[in-house]
Amino acid sequence: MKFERSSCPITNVLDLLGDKWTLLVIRDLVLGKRRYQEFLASPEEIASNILADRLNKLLVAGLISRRAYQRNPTRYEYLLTKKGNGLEPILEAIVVWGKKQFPGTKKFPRIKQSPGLAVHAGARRTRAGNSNRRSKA
Amino acid sequence: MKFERSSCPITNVLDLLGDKWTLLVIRDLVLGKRRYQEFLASPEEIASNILADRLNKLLVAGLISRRAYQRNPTRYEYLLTKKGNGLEPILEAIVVWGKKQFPGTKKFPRIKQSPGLAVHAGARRTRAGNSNRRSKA
DNA sequence: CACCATAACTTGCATTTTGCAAGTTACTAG
DNA sequence: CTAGTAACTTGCAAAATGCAAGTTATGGTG
Repeated sequence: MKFERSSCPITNVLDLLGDKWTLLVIRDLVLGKRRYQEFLASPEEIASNILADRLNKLLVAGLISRRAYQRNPTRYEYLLTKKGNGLEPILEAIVVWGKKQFPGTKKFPRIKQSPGLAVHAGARRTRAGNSNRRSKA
Repeated sequence: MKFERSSCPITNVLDLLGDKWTLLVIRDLVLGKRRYQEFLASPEEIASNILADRLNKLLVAGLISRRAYQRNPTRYEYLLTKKGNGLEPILEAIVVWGKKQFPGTKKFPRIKQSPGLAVHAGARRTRAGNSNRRSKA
């Protein structure tokens, strides 16, 4: 067994999740988000290159899986694997401590699957007029 | 309530602990380490400037406290506050998941308080011959 | 058919954070 | 007077992050 920094389980978990973004992506997945734009839409405003990087690392680590939900062009959505789902107790412990230490914070609600995200039916697009580009409002 | 990134408790915890080192310092404290050199001696080999930075941030956040254990020159040791101790369930959850995902890792044992670390008695110094400087063994 | 919009990324820097090695301070022991 | 020790600090290089914009491959609208 060769480990990056030490044989401490905490250390090895930190080598995987020890930054300001990875666990937020996991949180979003637990909440029911699946798609790139949904992750980008979270209030913390992750940069798209960071998101791509983290999704990749999580894929490689086997915490999430990817599947095409559409062909031409192929579009992917992401789901937690069983392994990734095992992180929930950690998130729960963080929420418990976090809510106590940061009064006013509140666990985010699970996502209501939006009509546009139908899993099998033909997704009808609304002719919404807002651009891809984020405004620093 | 104004939060740095969002009102999510997880996000705010990550703003405090979301890096590769802070939780390791907490781990060391939970294990019974108190002094600068003890933290430096951990197998992950934290750099001394990073350690100083993290101890400061944890002090400011109220997760640890500092007290002089010697005068002339004044030397400090660090202890978890009640608030900091509340992190144990998070560490525990991480250890549980980590041990499962990284076979071969093992929770580190609590430190046996070394004779040189007497809390009240006059600490006698052994004339040890090893330098401060770390060798890349 | 010519545009515009959308989704999932990628690319090119600028800024920030880490990491490494060495230096500083203030003593005590010999 | 010299060496050693503990707790930091400093200077600079390297890596990670953040921002804005670009790319690819469609489908819808007029």
